[in-house]
Amino acid sequence: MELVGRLRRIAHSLQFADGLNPAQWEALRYIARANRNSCSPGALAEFMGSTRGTVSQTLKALEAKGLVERRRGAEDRRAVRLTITAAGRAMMENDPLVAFAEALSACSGDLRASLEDDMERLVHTVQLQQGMPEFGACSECVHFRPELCSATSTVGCRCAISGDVFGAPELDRLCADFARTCETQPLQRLR
Amino acid sequence: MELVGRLRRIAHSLQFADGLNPAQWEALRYIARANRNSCSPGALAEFMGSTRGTVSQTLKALEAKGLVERRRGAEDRRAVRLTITAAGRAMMENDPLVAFAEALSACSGDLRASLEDDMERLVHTVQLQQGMPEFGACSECVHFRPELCSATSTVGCRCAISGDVFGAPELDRLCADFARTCETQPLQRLR
DNA sequence: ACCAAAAGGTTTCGACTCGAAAATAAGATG
DNA sequence: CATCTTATTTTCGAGTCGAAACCTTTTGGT
Repeated sequence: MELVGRLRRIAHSLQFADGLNPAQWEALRYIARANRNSCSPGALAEFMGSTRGTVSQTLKALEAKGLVERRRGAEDRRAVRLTITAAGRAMMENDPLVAFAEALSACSGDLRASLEDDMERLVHTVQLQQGMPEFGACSECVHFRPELCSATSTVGCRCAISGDVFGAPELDRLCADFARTCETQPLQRLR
Repeated sequence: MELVGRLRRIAHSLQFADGLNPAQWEALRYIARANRNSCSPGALAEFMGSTRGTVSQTLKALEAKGLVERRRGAEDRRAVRLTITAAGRAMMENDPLVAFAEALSACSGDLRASLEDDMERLVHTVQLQQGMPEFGACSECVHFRPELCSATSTVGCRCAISGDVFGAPELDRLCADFARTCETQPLQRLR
């Protein structure tokens, strides 16, 4: 499947846009998509299959450009909480990988409908096979316990691992504690 | 489509196997798949979206490992002809990207059948949109002129650009002069 | 023939990236 | 309080890549 190599290189070269590099674009995307428990340098390093040291430099660059903020955690002062700034969201408007989304939208309707799901399944299979972490959202997570929510609360649901309650906007975000329902789950919290 | 970024990074990290790097794996794959007119550093640079200088270093590394050979062309002594060695072919037996092929074969039959074609179409669309060269094989190439072959020859067919006759084993190989039938074709030979 | 320009490759150099290891700092444990 | 673990950053060195300069061969004009 040399096609994957080709796709990789195209995506790589596309991501040298607007003064950012591929690692910075990916970090920016992650920070925009992760829930509040997963917006940390450590989680990002795991997501990117990199090291904390490397990620630290990526974040330093993004912070210098004013695209993300690093704030020390209030409860645990070792932790760093990452947030994307308004400028960062503006930058994501011209994410160079939308070229792929546009190419996809130019395809026929049924292709567009299936290709994304199929590719996602493929990537997941490889990730599992390689022992990589998954990073999904609550709805498919084994730790997600809607029954632990108070019936009166219409907007929040509890995560069995972190104990946190996620509001509606965060239920769709990526979580570092994610474990797919039918898969082997990590022995303990990662973060 | 952050999925593409994810796929890119996985493919990237997988390709640090057996002492090679991603560029070296990709070059090796190309040299194994290109026809004799396209086995040159310049064509490889174009294929990889890189520069001749960078490719030269990649080739130096591959040659030092004994995986490819560089020979000066007999007719045009500026040219360099690249060939993969037996050791190179052996190395390709454990191409790290077969992880994707294996993941694909684990999928359901109809998915397996369609996904590869769909992805290929997606990549082609992006390549066109970005003005990247295509690199296909004779069967879909506008320069391919089976009618120019002598009727008695059962194995060779002529290319209208290079004037060369490709035998059966080379008809399926990648060509730097490729132009898809219905697309804008390059104004002149590239190589 | 001759000179200039172009084409194919290689080398050099500098910027940048990334990972390993050490350093810092804050919780957790006992 | 001593120690261990966790979270992050810094430092350092290896390696990659692109731009520019360079070499050689071919082509083209006169």
